[in-house]
Amino acid sequence: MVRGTRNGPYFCGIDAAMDVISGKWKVLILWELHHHGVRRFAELRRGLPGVSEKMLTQHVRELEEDGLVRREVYPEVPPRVEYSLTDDGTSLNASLASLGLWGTERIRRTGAAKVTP
Amino acid sequence: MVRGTRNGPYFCGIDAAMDVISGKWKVLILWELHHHGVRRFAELRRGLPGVSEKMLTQHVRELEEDGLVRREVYPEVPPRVEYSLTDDGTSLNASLASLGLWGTERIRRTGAAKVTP
DNA sequence: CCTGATACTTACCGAAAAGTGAGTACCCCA
DNA sequence: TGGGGTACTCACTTTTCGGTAAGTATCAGG
Repeated sequence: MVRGTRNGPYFCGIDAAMDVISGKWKVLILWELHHHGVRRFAELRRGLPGVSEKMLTQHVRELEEDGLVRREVYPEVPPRVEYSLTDDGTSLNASLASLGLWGTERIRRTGAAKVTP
Repeated sequence: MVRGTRNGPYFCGIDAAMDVISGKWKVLILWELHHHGVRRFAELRRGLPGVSEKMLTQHVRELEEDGLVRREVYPEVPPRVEYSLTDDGTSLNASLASLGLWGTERIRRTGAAKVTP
């Protein structure tokens, strides 16, 4: 059985939410946009140490397809593209907040290290 | 760069939480245990249509390693193994609740189908 | 006595996800 | 005139994930 499920069918709400945020960098992209409001491609890249350009474009495009991220292209030279959260993205992020708190607590308890920026 | 990160380093709390729940069936296992309290291996299996025995053991063991699931083996024949949530698992599940609501709302909005049980 | 249930393990395979490195077209600054 | 920044795409390789099928030991029921 294959359920490489972008857009259902789902077992439940969590399943659907996980579908949309699964990808190594997606929640981090959401987080970054939440904290900065608007970010350009290269800013996002610098904010996520280790991400490749390929993965960043790919993930950001999927988030756009899923209606969580807004992508605005300015026809300038050199090119300028700005990313920000849509209302859906914002509410997703809010729903991720408690998960974030749980994770922070866990890092504290287990003494796991943080990535050095 | 490789960050196939089970147990850090993490960028932030969400990163840490995602680490622990990434795996095709993990949140579903948590969900199932949350709703039934205690489940045996075969019950869990029947509750997750499509999961293979291999993946179920693997995921359940990782959840145990991560301290989210309790595994009790009764030295009987035929074997009996009971799974339940630990306190950590319970609080994780609580933190997943708002994400679940968001997902349910999304299913409603997008008209995505549910898996037929 | 054969089947099915119990809870797994092991080996193998294909698919999907992620990483690498190059190329693109134009501009600004030294 | 050469280097760096802008936002990518494309081809290719590697790594990881998940699925399939078989095997294991024991017992209960028909």
